[in-house]
Amino acid sequence: MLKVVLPDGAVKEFENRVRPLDVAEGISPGLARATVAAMFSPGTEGSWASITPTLLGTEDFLPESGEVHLRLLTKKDPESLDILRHSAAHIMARAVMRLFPGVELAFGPTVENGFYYDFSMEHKLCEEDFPKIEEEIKRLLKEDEKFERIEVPRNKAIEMLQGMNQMLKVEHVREGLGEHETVSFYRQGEFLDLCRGPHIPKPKFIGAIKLMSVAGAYWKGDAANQQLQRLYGTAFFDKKELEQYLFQLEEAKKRDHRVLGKKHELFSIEQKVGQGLILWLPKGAIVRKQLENFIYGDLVKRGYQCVNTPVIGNIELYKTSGHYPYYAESQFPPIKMQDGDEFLLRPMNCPHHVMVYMNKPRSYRDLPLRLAEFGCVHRFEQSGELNGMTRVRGFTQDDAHIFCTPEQVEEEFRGCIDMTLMVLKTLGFNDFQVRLSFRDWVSDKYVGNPENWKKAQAALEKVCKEMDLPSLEIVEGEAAFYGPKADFIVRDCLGRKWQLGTVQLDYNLPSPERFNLEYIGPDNKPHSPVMIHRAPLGSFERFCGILIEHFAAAFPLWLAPEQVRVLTVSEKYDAYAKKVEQKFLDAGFRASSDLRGEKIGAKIRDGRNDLLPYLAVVGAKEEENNSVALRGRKDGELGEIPLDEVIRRLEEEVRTKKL
RNA sequence: GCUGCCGUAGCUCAGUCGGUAGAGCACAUCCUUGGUAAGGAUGAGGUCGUGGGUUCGAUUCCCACCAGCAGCUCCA
Repeated sequence: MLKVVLPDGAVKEFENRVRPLDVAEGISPGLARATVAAMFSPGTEGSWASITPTLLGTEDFLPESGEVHLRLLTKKDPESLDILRHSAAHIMARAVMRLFPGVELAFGPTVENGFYYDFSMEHKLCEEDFPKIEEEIKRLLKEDEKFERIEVPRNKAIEMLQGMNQMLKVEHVREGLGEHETVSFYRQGEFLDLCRGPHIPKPKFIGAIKLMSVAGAYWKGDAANQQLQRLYGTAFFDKKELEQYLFQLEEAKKRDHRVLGKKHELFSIEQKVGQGLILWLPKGAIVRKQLENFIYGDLVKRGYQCVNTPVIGNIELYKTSGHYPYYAESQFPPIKMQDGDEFLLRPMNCPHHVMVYMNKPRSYRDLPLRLAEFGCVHRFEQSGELNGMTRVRGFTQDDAHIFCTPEQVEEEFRGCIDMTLMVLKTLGFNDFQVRLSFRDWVSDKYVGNPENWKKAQAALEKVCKEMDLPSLEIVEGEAAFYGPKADFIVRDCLGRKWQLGTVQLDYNLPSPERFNLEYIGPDNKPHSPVMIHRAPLGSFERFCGILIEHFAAAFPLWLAPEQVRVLTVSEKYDAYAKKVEQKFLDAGFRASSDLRGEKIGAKIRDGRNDLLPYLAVVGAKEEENNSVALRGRKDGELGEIPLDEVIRRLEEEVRTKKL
């Protein structure tokens, strides 16, 4: 008697011998043949382990007794694709081992859009090796040898790995799998690797494997360990899917803010100025200015007070805050004066704002005190970390620090989250992710009393859940040493995650060990305030970088560097064009006119390439009617419209920040 | 910082098996006065990332450095 657990959880029993195909067709006729039906048993070691907890081919017979869990290996199922890719990783590793002697295997898992395998080997892999490796992969796919699972006791596994000279894996079994009695291997032909599985039954299900890139990676992710060679690849059920993926990748690269920033003259980075230092070109500066105005307007409504503080400070300030010398490596070195004083280019604004708080005695009646500043900071990031506008060495945070009583924390936190959400929503970011970073209770790196931490984390979690944040994730052990935080994370055109907005609670800086902040409570006694660091955008640099990719540089009207351009049909209408341009300027728009001796077609082409939200064509008709022939970036020709009406329409579009 | 790749005009790129370089776009001047995605002509523009080495001669070969890209590590 065989018990089969179907993908939906239902259980079927079979007396006679069946194949996955028979079972699959029973639950979803036709599907099985079109895709692939297969079996494996997740997490049912023991009874199932004695059989073969691996995927079975459609034509294999299932065991006659016991319990099996059925799953369909289908194109649409992300887990299926994962299994496929993990098998592809084995095949790639096998190809590499065939081509280069003395390869030691490390790990070879799947990643978001593919897989990788880490190797320790003499030969330095480079892209020139790819064709050779891919050829070998093709051969292996053709040979179509079965994946087999082998389970052995731990000691035996170590012996086997030593025999194969796979010392990294020996170390892993010894140190990483100490609690396992038995470990599993997967064999495919001569290739045998320690692996948890599962794998596809046979390589024939893989339609396409492509090597993507090679890079260095540290053994077990620790920079203190030896560096391995990591070969990235991807695999799909069929070739078409691969081609589509590669096409999408190419399309995505066209949105890259470094490409568009150059093309549309938004920003530049000059070697002569320095790595990671952004020059905002006139057009980029306009986008930034609009964001500043937008944020500033909201700050006022939310009861913030703006301050201005210098970009350097006496090193004593940072010794008190604890930032120096603890973070000396990621700071620009101190500036030493002749009289012995030392100054630090500030890596964050908080100490300065703390000093503003300390400017005079504070009462509970002053709280919450919300101090805001677009504060310019500098951090000496490792050269390999720098990335266009998204990782830089000098940047301006849309920063603020809220000083409040412990009772006010929840409400203030809610306000910060609300502001960040408003900003993201206004700009059309819908697929961001919110990460709540909490402490773990084992580590001793955290400051502040555990009671406060517990209360703070509970408050944060409560607010986030009440506000129904999208893809809320709670990560323990990711908190800053001084308090828990909530980060807003958005992906760039290549799918990399970037932290934008952040809200962080801080029990450290106000503490007696640091600045010893106080306010006089209603009980006429001093109390310690809580500090909240928050920046809805994060920094203007990173945010604009992501924003450029988000809009592919085609900014909505309110942000567009150039909002409307007047195009003349011929030189005869230059005077009228200038008049129209002036009308737009008077109405507060960023307008210009194209009076070149080009044909109207060419001017329109240029205007479109420059991503102008609106083009206003003028000729005889328009001059006579005091109108323009309007053309929208999205809608194309909008026909002849009276000038006043156009201005009204655009004003409305700016006012509502229409996307 | 680490591994690999890479660096030619403002931009995108070609090229030189070692004899100091070329296209398109952009730019300038002139002709054209054109109604919704490129009218034409002429011209200007480069110490071929920087510094060494090999060589009669290096943009080309070698080394180092600097910068950029992908990944790793890091991000208070």
